[in-house]
Amino acid sequence: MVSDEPMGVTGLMRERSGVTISEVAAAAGVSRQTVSNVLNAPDRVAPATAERVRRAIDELGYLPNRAARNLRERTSRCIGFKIAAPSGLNNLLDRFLHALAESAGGVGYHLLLFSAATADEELAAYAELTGTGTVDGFVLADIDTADKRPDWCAERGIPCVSFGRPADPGRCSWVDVDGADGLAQSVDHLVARGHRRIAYLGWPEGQRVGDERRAGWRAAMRRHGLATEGLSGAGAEDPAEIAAVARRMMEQPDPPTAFACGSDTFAVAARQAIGADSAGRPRVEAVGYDDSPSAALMTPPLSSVRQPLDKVAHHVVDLLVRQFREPGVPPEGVMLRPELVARERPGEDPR
Amino acid sequence: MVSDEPMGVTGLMRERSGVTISEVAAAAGVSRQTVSNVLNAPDRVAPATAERVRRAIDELGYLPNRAARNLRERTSRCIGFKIAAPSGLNNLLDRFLHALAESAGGVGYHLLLFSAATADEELAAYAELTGTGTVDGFVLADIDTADKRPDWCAERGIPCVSFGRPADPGRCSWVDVDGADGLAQSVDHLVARGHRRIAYLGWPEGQRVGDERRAGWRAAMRRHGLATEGLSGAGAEDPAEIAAVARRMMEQPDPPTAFACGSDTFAVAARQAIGADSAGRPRVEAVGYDDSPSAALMTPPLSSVRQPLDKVAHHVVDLLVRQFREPGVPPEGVMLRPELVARERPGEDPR
DNA sequence: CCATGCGATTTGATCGTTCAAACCGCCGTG
DNA sequence: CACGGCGGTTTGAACGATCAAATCGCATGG
Repeated sequence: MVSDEPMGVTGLMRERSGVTISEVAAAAGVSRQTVSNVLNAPDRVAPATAERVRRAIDELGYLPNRAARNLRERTSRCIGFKIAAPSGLNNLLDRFLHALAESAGGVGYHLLLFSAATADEELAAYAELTGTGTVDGFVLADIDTADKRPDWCAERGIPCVSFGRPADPGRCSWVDVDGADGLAQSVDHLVARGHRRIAYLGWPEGQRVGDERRAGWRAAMRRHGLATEGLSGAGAEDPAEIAAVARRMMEQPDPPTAFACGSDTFAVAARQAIGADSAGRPRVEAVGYDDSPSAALMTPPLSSVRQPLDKVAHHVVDLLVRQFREPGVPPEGVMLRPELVARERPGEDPR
Repeated sequence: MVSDEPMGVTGLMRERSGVTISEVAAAAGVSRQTVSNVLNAPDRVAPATAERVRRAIDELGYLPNRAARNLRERTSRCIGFKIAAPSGLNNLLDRFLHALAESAGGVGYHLLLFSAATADEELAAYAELTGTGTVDGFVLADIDTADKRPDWCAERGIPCVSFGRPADPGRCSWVDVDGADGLAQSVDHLVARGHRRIAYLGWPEGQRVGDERRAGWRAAMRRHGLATEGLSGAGAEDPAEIAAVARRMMEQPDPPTAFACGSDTFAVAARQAIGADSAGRPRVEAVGYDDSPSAALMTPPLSSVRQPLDKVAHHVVDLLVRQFREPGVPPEGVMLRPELVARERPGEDPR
């Protein structure tokens, strides 16, 4: 802030921060290629030379220029990810992004984030990012039944892996978390705590994710020899609706004593709709899904099914990198188990 | 040249997906440079020629190769961001990242995400990313008082903008949200609803963010001519502690009727600690901070101070790009106002 | 003794773009 | 008519790395 720059014609000075491979080579008294070999194919270089080169690299603080490498290798070492506008109670996106960045970094890749307002805009972005060589492939999230993206990528030979099964699991690699298993764990947990009348609360039928969780609940109930009639929540989109559904259920002759829910939002809504006894304890027990940060903070804390996002991310990156290495490998799918995080106090009475 | 071709295994076939500028030039019957000019300096090209070239570009689906451009221009058009492990109730990170990606995209940049386990590892990552030319600069978040990053970048001339004021605001550009203003709004809101005894609940003194919010509460109380003795919560780190603080306050002779809180987590904890009346309504009113997704879903919903993250992101990107364009511009700071999201039912009785 | 082979290193070409300078008509002016 | 100026366009040279092929030194074997 001392002086205003001379009005001379300095123009845009090119920053000369980068040390090039040739400078290292000169300093070590070898050729560019030898330096390159030290970094990329150490076995081709005599140990003594390699050591000398490494010293020069350290002294000069050489770091290979990414753009030059990318240009030559026709690769970007970047994975594209469209970040959606945040919605919902949970922080799955946070957790997933962090895990992805970590996994990607572990194998020498970075995550490139971009946004898109509409589905078409998103595809346009995919086209541009691959066309310009800005990314090598994509991670797809929030896959829904009629999602165009997996096919779109498959048709163009663009590497991609989706978190969540695509409509045609044979065309695009995917990693998913078994929602049926998650709800089975919820049911098992509630049964172990003495419940027999366990209802399911979730979205209306017709969407893969929700249907799977509902099916998981039903199968687990059957396995325990428990009845499900009148206990499969009609389905609702928002907390207000689900609250109404829960209240209606409680008016049955033999009402549920617990709710296995398709999401934390629903679990919270149900708890609040049914209310608490004089001691302030909820009149029904509920288990949520996705383990949102608020689940642990509630009173009493909410048990919830947690998705292993770090494992998901690991497999996603692995499957993607495999496609980078050998284009055209057949798609693969990986199904992972979620894990119930139980939060009830050990000796606490259910209900 | 008697080269016996290694028939058979071709090895890793380089994907020939990219159309080059020369191919476009050939198709349009001009030279490379003219095509380049059409894209980068249209005024240097005769209208008729430009049109012909544009047609060729469209027909061939030409997209300029990013690596080549980056190499030549010594730029990456990427902004680096270290994504931290998720923590806390709010989804600030989600919202911020989305806003950042959107703002960056608007000016031709992308967001490059990476992770780092420790502070040192983070600096090492910064060094590598700039040294290799992978990013042009950084956005810093979660700035704390003793943060080394702003100075570290400043010393090396690495462009960066921090969300949150750095220790020395003269060395590094920043964008921040006025927490004092936020708490003043909380107080104003509670006063308008009839409260006089309004307490502050927040972190222990000594951290900039928390101190600022506390100061904002105190100033606003004074402005309204209200007493603050015994109402400045001792400070706590977690919900359990804050609950204890809140309960102790309620045992005073003239207890608070409302809490202006430094975070949603504290507001929720305070509400629960104090409990509800027979109708299920909280005995005290509380206003939170950061407008976490769960705030709207609670019963009754929680009013909360919301940070204008889209504006923050916009300014962050703007300040950063300005540094890219002319290196060495003096640091600038931008302070933004948050906005209280009031959620009480209009005619509802306070307390 | 020369051909052969092999490990270690160097040289030349290339990736696709942009910058800087040269080039080429063409017009107006002295 | 020569010359300078000026849009419009082309040519040559980077940018910094890697790949492929050539080269060099040296040991080995017929």
